[in-house]
Amino acid sequence: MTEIARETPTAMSTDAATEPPITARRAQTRERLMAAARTVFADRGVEGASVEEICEAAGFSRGAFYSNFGDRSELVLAMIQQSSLMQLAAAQSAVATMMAAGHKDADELVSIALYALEGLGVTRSADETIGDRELMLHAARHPELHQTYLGFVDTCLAQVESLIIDGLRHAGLELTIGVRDAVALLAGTHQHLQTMAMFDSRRSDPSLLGTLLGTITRPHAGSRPYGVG
Amino acid sequence: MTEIARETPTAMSTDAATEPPITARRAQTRERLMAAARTVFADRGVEGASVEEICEAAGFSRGAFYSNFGDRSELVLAMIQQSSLMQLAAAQSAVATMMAAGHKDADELVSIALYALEGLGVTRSADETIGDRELMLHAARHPELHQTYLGFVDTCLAQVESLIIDGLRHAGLELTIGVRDAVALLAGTHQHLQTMAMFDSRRSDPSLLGTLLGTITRPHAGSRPYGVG
DNA sequence: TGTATCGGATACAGATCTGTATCCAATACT
DNA sequence: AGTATTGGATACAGATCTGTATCCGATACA
Repeated sequence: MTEIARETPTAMSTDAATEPPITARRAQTRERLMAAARTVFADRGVEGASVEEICEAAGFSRGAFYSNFGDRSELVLAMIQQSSLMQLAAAQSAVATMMAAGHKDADELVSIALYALEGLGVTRSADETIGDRELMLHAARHPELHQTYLGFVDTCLAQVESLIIDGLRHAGLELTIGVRDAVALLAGTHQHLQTMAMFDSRRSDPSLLGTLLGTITRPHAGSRPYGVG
Repeated sequence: MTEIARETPTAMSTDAATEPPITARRAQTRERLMAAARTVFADRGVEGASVEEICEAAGFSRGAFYSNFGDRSELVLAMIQQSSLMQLAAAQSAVATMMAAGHKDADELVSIALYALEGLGVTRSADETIGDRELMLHAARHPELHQTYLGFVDTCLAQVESLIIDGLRHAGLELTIGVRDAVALLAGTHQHLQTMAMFDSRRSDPSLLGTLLGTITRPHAGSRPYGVG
């Protein structure tokens, strides 16, 4: 009796579901679910958030969720991959803007660094920072996600690196340490600032990035430093 | 029928349970439960770990758990408070050892910094780091824990600060930036190194701390630097 | 305009999980 | 030795949560 109904609807989609045809509407639903998940994860933690909560926040039913993602871990994976693309795009547009404007002084350098660092799992508001870190920690707990997450990190670090190089040249400065080390120090410093900000925004002073940049740079020999060249 | 049994056992303990008398045995049980929780949290996340799992890992039943903690959040609170004490003790003993041995060169400085930084939610193995960060993030998600966690952080930062001050004097060096900034940079750098280590230990090079120290210190004017004074 | 397909909603079964209410054994006190 | 008390184990009821199987409305194609 029940077998009669099992004719085509799911059977067909199962055939195609190996590589689901993501139409525009489907993509939009996925988008909304992922956006809602970020919020809910920040509130409840990745493992503490129920699929129900995520769907409710997105204005969908669980049916919609399971029609778009196999399970929670598939959602998380998609979110990490999405992060990589999003942050990359954000960083690139930020650079483009700053480069085009031809900023050159130290304060702008800090801004550049800040923009560049946005991608490193540490972003704007405290809630977003928490959400990002939930994702990071979830990835850390699951070895199968290590490579994917490192790919994301590398994307961001490379972005920071090229930003620093270009930014310093524009500012007429050069590094006194290796660029890789510089990137790591900037990333760590930003991470620490964001950590503090999660608990008390007043305890996070971005000028620390300026202090750091001051200690690891010097006027570029022969180029056009502030008033020397 | 069932009411007959409800005579005294819990009734008495309820009276006293307002301020439970923590005997030695009780303390040991709490200890084991907290230790087990650290492991389980690292695996499953604070919200993802069931009380059952924690108890099983500790070799107890859920009855033992609820006899010692009101609920999961009470356990987490106790763990954070415990962290503060543990890390403080660890750092102090580390300092005592190093100071007593009279270490003075740059490499030892790095070691000092490392020891001092152990407390900042970023510790030895990758699993412990993950567990510590789970705790941190849980605290970040719960405003009622913010002050408690900041107390822990301040304890650690103050510890690092005095270690740095003493360590540098012993090494005949002085800071080129404020000590608070120096502490923040060291903390952030360590945090970044531990982040990398969570995903791939080969990508975490502690010598970065030495590089950082090198850029923010110089031989102490007039004191006894390496070969100058 | 009619039909096929797709996207999301609903219903349901099984599996956990939490917190409480009892219960029993070992320790401590006398 | 005998009793009081404490610490931990067991049993249970209610509440979720997950994943699947089915169903329905809307869009697209003809």
